[in-house]
Formats: sequence, structure tokens, C-alpha cells
Amino acid sequence: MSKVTIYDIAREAGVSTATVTRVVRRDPHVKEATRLKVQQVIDAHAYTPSLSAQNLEGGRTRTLAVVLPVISNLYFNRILDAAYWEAEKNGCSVRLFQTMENQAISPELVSELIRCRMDGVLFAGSIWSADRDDLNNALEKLGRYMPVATICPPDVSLECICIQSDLVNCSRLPVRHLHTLGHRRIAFLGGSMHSKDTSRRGVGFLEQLRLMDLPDDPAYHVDAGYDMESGERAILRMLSGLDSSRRPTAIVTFNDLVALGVMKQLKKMGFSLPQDMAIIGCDNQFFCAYTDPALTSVDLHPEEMAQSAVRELLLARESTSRSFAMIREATLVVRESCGAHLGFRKL
Amino acid sequence: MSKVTIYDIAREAGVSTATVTRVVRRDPHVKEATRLKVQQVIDAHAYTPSLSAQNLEGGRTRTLAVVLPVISNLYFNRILDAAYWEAEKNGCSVRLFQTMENQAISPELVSELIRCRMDGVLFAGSIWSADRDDLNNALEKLGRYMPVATICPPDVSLECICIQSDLVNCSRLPVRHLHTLGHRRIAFLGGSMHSKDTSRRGVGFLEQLRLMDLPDDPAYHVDAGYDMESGERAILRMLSGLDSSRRPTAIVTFNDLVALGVMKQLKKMGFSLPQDMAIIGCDNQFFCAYTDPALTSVDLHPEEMAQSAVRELLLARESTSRSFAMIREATLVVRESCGAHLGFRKL
DNA sequence: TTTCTAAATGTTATCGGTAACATTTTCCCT
DNA sequence: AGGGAAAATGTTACCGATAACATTTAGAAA
Repeated sequence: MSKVTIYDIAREAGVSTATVTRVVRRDPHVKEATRLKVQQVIDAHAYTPSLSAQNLEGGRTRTLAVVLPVISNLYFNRILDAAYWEAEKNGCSVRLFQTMENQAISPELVSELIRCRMDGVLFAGSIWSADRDDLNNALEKLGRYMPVATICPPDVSLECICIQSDLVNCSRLPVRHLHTLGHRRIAFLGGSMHSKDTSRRGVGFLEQLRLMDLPDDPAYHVDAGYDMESGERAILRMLSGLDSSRRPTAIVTFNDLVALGVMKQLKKMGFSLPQDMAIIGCDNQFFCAYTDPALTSVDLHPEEMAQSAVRELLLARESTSRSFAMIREATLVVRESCGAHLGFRKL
Repeated sequence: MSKVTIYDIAREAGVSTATVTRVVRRDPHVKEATRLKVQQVIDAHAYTPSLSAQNLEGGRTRTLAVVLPVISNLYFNRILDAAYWEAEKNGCSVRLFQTMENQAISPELVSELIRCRMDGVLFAGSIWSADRDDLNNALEKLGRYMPVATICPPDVSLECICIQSDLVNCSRLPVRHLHTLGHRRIAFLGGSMHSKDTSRRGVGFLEQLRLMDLPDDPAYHVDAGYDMESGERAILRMLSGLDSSRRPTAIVTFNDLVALGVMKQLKKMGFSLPQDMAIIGCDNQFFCAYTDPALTSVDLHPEEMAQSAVRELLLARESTSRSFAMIREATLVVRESCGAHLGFRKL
């Protein structure tokens, strides 16, 4: 692999490196003849100035880090994609870090982020399970080197740019919708009580039940996980433990994947959907319109949150402001899985 | 944002930068007392040597570029994910480039890749629609600076590491499966004839039909697109143009997304699946097991292709070998959408 | 105590660019 | 032709780290 440098180009073109830089950067103070000669050498070698060298000399990388558990999870996939394009729009690139599920923010990760001298870091999910002190400590350290943003539940309130997901409506909207349709026994499936962010979602759900005077039977809250298999297992476990009078008539799931599993298992057990059981997912993934019945779901608008986060990070490079918070309201996308389109109403 | 450098640490610890480097790199030739003193200063500042500086001095970036159309497409998502972890396993990171659909490999992209001085580039999809000469030209340029790998159809044969998808079986397996189940009128939906890679898939399908003495009615090959909406439109268009005697009894789709759309539209039209129409998708995406009926699909094993590509790229850094080719055989994952589980057989 | 070797630490050129500043060239005007 | 300003080009310090090489220090043997 040839390593062509600016010195090679300068020598071959018979000029100084300064002139090469001028040609590369389209500086107008170059005689046309010179520019042509230099450009020719540049083209012949397919030369472009090295980013590492530019970064070192310029003192910035024009790169943002995006830290998330896994990109194969569609929610995070959408965050990464949105962050990528928003950064791109501003002449920046993103660097991906996957922490795997349940991983807290490790000292090694902090080191690595500092090493990269990013222009900013965006944390999405996966760090809330960390011990609060460790977390603040890590953020403080990072904050000395670069602006930090998080896409987080609203009550976390860290010393950084905090783009908050709308946990309140995320619970309230499905419960209200189901209540309007006449449901009273509503269960929540998925997530994990061991993780703080998830339990928060479960807690919000229970609160909402109480607020609306609905039964908050402990059996209606099953700690399950985040994927389809979890959904299958969870609904099976829940239903097998309840006689028909205590059985919920509607299920709210942690996300659409869990909902997918629940729907499959229910069908296998002979339930007709949505008649025998209403279901609401979360994340409004692309496949929701294509399940049978089409899945009603809550959209947290991860793309917009990511965009805001990136925008604020880029602004923070200039300013001195420390923390910032905003919230993107969640919305409910009604499809068929609760029977609303049939004018279906539970009695 | 503070910019702590090795000079700051050296000054504060009262040693030279060489000693700081030694401490950071765990060089044993440092007195315990010194190491402690230096480490303390390092910790106090959360200092880590700058990657840009290290890259410049070391002459390598330990980073691979992954170029693909969009990560929101699950196929490419899986490629990126697999490449990420395989690189990680070898102490490298990846840098993502999204080219958007149908975009050829532009001169700007080539420049940008050279600028980044990556240790290698992996192209997945999206470059096959480019003019062959432009493409080879671009690959030649890139090849001067870094090893290049592609995940490509088998007959492309470029001067680079070529991980080939199994286009033959990708057509053959579904057609055979359907033939075994008694189907004779089989249609292909999706992709775009304007794009070279896709037409190749369609052509392979037609070839297979002929090989098996099945009717290759031109109406059985609809140029549609890559997503669910495309599938809905395509099946509607196809069926509305055919009377029942010419109607296909089975559909092979370009990918699972198109299949999702086809299934939805068919159900809407009152078809029972798989009784009235068999369907086979491609990519074996996570949701295939959760559609109703569960979707039979071809798996091209993108993860393994990405892994091989990354491994070969990393090997190529040392060696001088130019090109390399291997193929990962496609496999058919039989589920319910062709009725095989019911012992269902078309007459 | 002197001498010699090994251990510990320091000095400095280098990686590939950039830009401020210095110098040379060009060319217009008198 | 000579003077002077503008245009073109060159020189060089610096960005932050590393490693080869140089130097100092410590400790053991004589």
C-alpha cells in the first residue's frame, strides 16, 4: 500500500507543501499554471490529505460518538441512523460503540471515548442500569473533554444534554386508549425489573392503572425481557397462572418485539385477535402495519430525539452551557390490534 | 473543554513525556515510585493519549470502513453488526458510510475513504449499479491505499477480496421447494430491473424456471422495489392483469419486506395463506418466524460473509495478495408460508 | 572508594498536515 | 529603468504522541 504524503506531491510538482495545501483547499492565491500542475500530480496519485494529520493539527475530529447497546435492535438502529444523517448534514461523522445489553458504562469505554477526542458523545439506553455515582463520575470525566448528551427517561436529570423520552405518555396513552375501549383488566409484559429504566416504565404503567381506578393485580406485571421469545414465554406464564375471571383482556408490551411474540403465542393458544385480547406495543416499528392484526403502538420518536441530541451536541462545542433538557412527546398510533377500527368495545 | 496532553501530564508529574508514555504503555522499565506518581496525575486528569496523534505517528488507524446503502435495511444492518464485532475482536473499529439506495460509488466517497486512511474498506451492495469502468477505476484508486473487499454477486469478479453471495441457490432453492410441493406457476416479485445486481436475481429465477420446465410467463416477473409497499403494489398489479387460469400459485419475493407487503395485500383480497398462495421471502429476517403464516425464506448468511470479509481485509494488510474469492452457500429455511408443514401439495 | 554494568529517565526526530509569517516574483505606474 | 504594492510562493513552528538513541543514576563487585 503506497503512502503518498503532501511532501511527495510537493516534491513531484516542484512546489512547497504550503502551495499543495493551497491547491487542495482551493485557496484563490495560486497562479492558474501552478494550480494545474499541482492538481495533476494530486490526481495522478489519488492523493487526499490524511484525516489523522488534519485532526491532530486542527484539534478537533468532527466526529461524534454514538453509544448504544446493539444496533440490531430497531429502536437503536433508528437512533443511529438519524444521528448519522444529522451529523452528516453538519459536516460530521459518527463513530459507533455497542455496549451489549445490560452493560453499564465501563471505565474502559470512558477511556476509549476520551482517546478518540470526539466532538461529542451521545448515550442512548444501556447506561441507566449503572450505579448512579459511577455514572455521574463517568459523565463528569467525559464532560471535561467533550459535550455529552443522553437520550434518557425524564427523571434522570444528569449534568448533560438530556433528551428525554416521554415515559408518562408512553404508559398513559395505551392505558387510556384501552380504557376508552372498555378494558379494565390490563397487563404489562416485558422489560426487566432489574434494570432501572425498564422498571420505570413498568412503574409508570402501574401508576396509570391506579390513577384510572383500574385493578393493579401484581400478576398483571410480568418481568420478561426485550425480544419475541420473551413475549411468548411471558404471556404463557401469565395466562397459565390465572383463571379466566382474573385474566386480563388487554396487554401492553415493553416493545413491538415482545408484542410479536405475544401475538404468536396467543394465536397458537386459539385466541382470536383483537376480539379475545387487545394488544399495544411500543416503538411503532416498520412491521407494525404488517402484522395480523396490524399492531397499535406507541411512538417515542427516537429519530427526532437523536436529531435534537446531535444538534445540541454540535452547538455545545461553541457554547459553555453545561446542561440542557428537552422532551419529545410520545404518540399513540392506532391500528387494528385493539379492535378500535371495528368499533369494538369491551363490556 | 480542557485539552490535556502528554506534555501537561509530564510537566505536572515532573518527568519527561517518554516516561509518561512508558507508564501508559505499561513498560516495565519504570521505577515503581515514578509509575505511581505519574499514574496519579493521569488519573486526576482522566488522561488518555490522543488517537489522532497515535494514528499519525503509527501510520495506521486500525479502522475499517463499511460502505452500504442504508443501515435501516435489516440485511445491511446485520452486515454492519457482524463486521463491527469481527473488527472489534481484532482490536479494530469500523467506520460507517451510508450511500443511500441506488447510489453508485462516487469520486467524493473514494476521496473521503482515502482521506480516512482506513486499514481496509468493505463494500456491501449499492455499488453494482455503477458503470463497470468507473467502478474498477474507483477500486483501483482505493486499492493503492488500502485493501478492498466486496460482498457481491458471484459473476462480478473484481480485482479485490470478493465475498460472493450465493445467487444460484438463492433462486434454485425456492423454486425447487415449490416444485416439490407441486407448484408449477411461480412468480417473482420485487427488486428493480434497472439495477444490475437485482436483475441478476430475477434472471437467475427465470433460468431456474426454464431448467425445471416451468412456465416463464413474462407476467410472472414484476419489477417492484425493495420494501413492503412495493410488495403490496406489485402483487395487486400482477393479479389484476391475469385471469385465474394464468394466475401463479406461488410467489418468490426479492426479500422478506416485499413478502410482508404481499402477504398483507393477499389477505386483504381474501386469500387464505398458504392454501391459496405459497410465498417465499429472502434474508430470513428475525420477523419471519412471527408472521402469520410464518414465512419460509432464503438465508444468504450476511453475518458470515461480513465476518469473512473483515478477516480477509485484516489479513490483507500484511500480505501482498491482490484478489480473493469465496462463496457462502445460501440455505432455505422452511416455515409455514408454503404449506410444507401441513403436508400440503398443489395438484 | 573506584569502576563498571544495568536500570531509569531524558532528548529529539518523526508522523502529515496547516497557517502565520517571511520572502520572492510580477507587473503597473511614473 | 526604478520604485512599490500586490500577488505568488516558501519557511517553519506546531499539533500530540512514540521510539530510537543518549544520558544519568543506582547498585554491585573489586
